[in-house]
Amino acid sequence: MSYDHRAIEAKWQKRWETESTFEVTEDPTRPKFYNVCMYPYPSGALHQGHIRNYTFGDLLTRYKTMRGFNVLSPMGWDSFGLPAENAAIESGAHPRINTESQIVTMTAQIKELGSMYDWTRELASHDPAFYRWDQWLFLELWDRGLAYKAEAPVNWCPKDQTVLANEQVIDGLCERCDTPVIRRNLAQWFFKITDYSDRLLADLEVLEDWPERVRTMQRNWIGRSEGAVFTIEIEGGGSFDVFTTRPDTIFGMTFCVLAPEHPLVEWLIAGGEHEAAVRDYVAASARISELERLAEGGKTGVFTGVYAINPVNEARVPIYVADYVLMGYGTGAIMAVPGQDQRDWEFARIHGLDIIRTVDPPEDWEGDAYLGDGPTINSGLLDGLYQDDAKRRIIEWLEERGIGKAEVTYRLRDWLISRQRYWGCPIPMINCPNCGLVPVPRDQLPVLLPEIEDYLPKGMSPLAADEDFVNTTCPLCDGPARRETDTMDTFVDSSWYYFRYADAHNDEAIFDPAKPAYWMPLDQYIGGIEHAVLHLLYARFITKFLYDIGLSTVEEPFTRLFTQGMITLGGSKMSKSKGNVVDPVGLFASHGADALRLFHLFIGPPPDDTAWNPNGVDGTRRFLERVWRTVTEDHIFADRAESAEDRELMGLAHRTVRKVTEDIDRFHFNTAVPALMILSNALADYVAGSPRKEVFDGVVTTLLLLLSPMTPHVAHELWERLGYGSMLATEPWPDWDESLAREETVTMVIQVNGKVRDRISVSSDIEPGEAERLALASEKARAWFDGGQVETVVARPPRLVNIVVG
RNA sequence: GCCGGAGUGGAGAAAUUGGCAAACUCGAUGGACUCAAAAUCCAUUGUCCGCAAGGGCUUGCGGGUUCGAGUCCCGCCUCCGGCACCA
Repeated sequence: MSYDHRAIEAKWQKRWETESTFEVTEDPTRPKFYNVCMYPYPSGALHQGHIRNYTFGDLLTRYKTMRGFNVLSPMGWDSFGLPAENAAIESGAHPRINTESQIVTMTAQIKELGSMYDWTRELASHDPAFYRWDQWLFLELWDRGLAYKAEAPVNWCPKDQTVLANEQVIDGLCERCDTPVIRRNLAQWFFKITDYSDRLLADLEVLEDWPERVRTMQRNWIGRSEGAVFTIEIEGGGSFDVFTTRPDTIFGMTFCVLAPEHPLVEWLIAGGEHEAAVRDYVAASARISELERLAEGGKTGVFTGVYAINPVNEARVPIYVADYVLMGYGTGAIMAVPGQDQRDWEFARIHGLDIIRTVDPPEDWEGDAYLGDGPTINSGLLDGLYQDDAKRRIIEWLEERGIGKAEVTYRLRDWLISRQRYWGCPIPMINCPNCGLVPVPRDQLPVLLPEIEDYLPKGMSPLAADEDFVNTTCPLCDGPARRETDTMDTFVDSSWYYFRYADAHNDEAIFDPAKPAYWMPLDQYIGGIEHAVLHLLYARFITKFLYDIGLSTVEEPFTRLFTQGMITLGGSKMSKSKGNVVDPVGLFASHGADALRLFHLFIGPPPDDTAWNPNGVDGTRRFLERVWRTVTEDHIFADRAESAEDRELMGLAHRTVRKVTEDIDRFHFNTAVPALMILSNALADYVAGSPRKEVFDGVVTTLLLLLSPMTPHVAHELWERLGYGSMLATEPWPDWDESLAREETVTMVIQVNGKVRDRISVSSDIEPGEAERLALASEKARAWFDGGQVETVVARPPRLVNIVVG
């Protein structure tokens, strides 16, 4: 091999570090560019996904720096969370010891990649200096009623004896042990993200530089539905509210359904003849998993023995309890309209209930419930109206009588942030037998996570067993009290860490608002698609909250989001369990960081999944070898006047600058790399002929400038060897000259009836008339239209002329 | 079921606006150099017919618009991802 990648990579990494090339401060005189790769969980080893992520991020950091931006690119660690605890349970080592040694290992690996960060801003979420401000943020939310504790049905794994986050439930099974998850009512902590539903939805429209599919996923997740709520009276007294998106079908209500967890159920059945049966059903539905519920197929449910009165026509309809109605959505109760709702139709069929159509289906309609539009029937005042008018009319009717009103409902639930786990940020609250829930005073933060011996999950937080931690005094009455023992979801940490980078060492405040006022919002955020909803939605929510309390000047944190594709091998995502992992660290040793980086840029479109090619890094290394040889070998330069060949190579260099610049700006790295290969190959051909020194020098400097964000070590080393004293990383990005980028001659295609029949070389500024004349004069083309009548000639100089023959 | 995204050589892919389909890289085959190998370099490499010159066909399938369609329109098929009893 012609260059020693180990030596030059170590040399330049050290230079960038000792010269603080990528350390920045606020500088109002320059345009800023805030560039963040999602901070990693410190698993202990970089995988190809990290490499891809940081290669893209570093490319932008270096490119934008050369473009004159004040670029902030920080790095940190998402170092709390279940994986650390699981690893600790397996290895016996304390999560903190494990985590911190893995941070050391991964930091070294990231530096080996040559990816440059402002390490002075490094943070780690398990550091008390960081999570102290998680606790502070929690208290800010508490003060405004946006953090609360409530009993709620949660995902419970009976084997692991712990609650699971939604994202830890895969197809109804626990992600760790594949046990079907059941729902249990437990007192849990929530952040009231639902107060922000409308803003989170509306502002998606502003995020034009986000991938459309992420915006769509968030839209679906928030799940806005327009409809109405109205009150239904119970025969014999009492009432309940229902939400519907189809108030126009109210005359078709033939029964009502309450969710099994609905608070009214107990009261309704008390002392009645169906009491035992309903109670059994409610108990059974709490016991079985979501998976079993759906697997049962038919819709189950029981009659309560009680009737409700349809407010529009006084019809007496039975009230059922059924688990196809969910307590967590709408009001937990529905009017059932089997004629226009397929789920209600199925339930009505199984339980022998009436079906009344209130929308006239088309004549050829053969299905069950008819969900489409049509004239309303069997509906008194609504008869003949189509859906939109009928909705409007009935909502007016309900409002006039004070029975109901138009209502918007969201699918989004409040964010459950408490975890019965050890390795997380303690929730800063105290339970006092006299005063109730009392926040820990801010001057007593942080509530430190104690170092304990036994952190195995037992159904309650391991912290609960630590008497020294639990027992405290009430800040209000000084009486004995007990601390909250739950810890926070790690998504709390990641919802604001990018603010902290702006003022990472502040121990007086979460941050000085003036600093993020300069840096925020992120100009670029790069990470995996798996965070499309959770992290990115929580971060948007917390940013809006910080805006509301005056700490943020922006309502949206991430101006431009990029989600990278996965690397696959053998048709599936690289993972240890599939045994198809290609360790990137080994490639640092064998091929070098530059060759690996270049391969990740080259392999395919950055947003798409792409297959790993075992020989691919050989290819990018070979390319760098050729560049190295072309630049470093001695050439015999000719002393002669400028020729067309010189102009052609210089023109190609200008076109390459244009192409690479445009491609980087639109994230098409996979097409920028071939442009550099073409330029480099042309340069190699050029020096094999009769090169002029000025042309060679000009093209080589252009090539190295363009390569420097992609393969920084090789580019810097060659730059230095050519005798340039400056630091390449801070050289200005090259410009191109449109007039020099023009090709002098181009190949013009001559078609006859759309088929290519000849190609001729013409001047690139050829006139349409001249192009047409040359085309008609072409011998080869003539052979195809001689004897026919030329109807039209379509001239698109200088690329193409199409002769249309009858 | 609903909502996204995608289907182009042996593989990864390219083709900013409708204008030479397959750039670039990998792999494969043949050759040069070498005692030999590695490395490097050169050539060929969508497919069919043909000795060749040359020609036909070709971007998942079927239609359409257009002088001209991988690209636009209509209908379908397949794959991937997300959501899924959300009233």
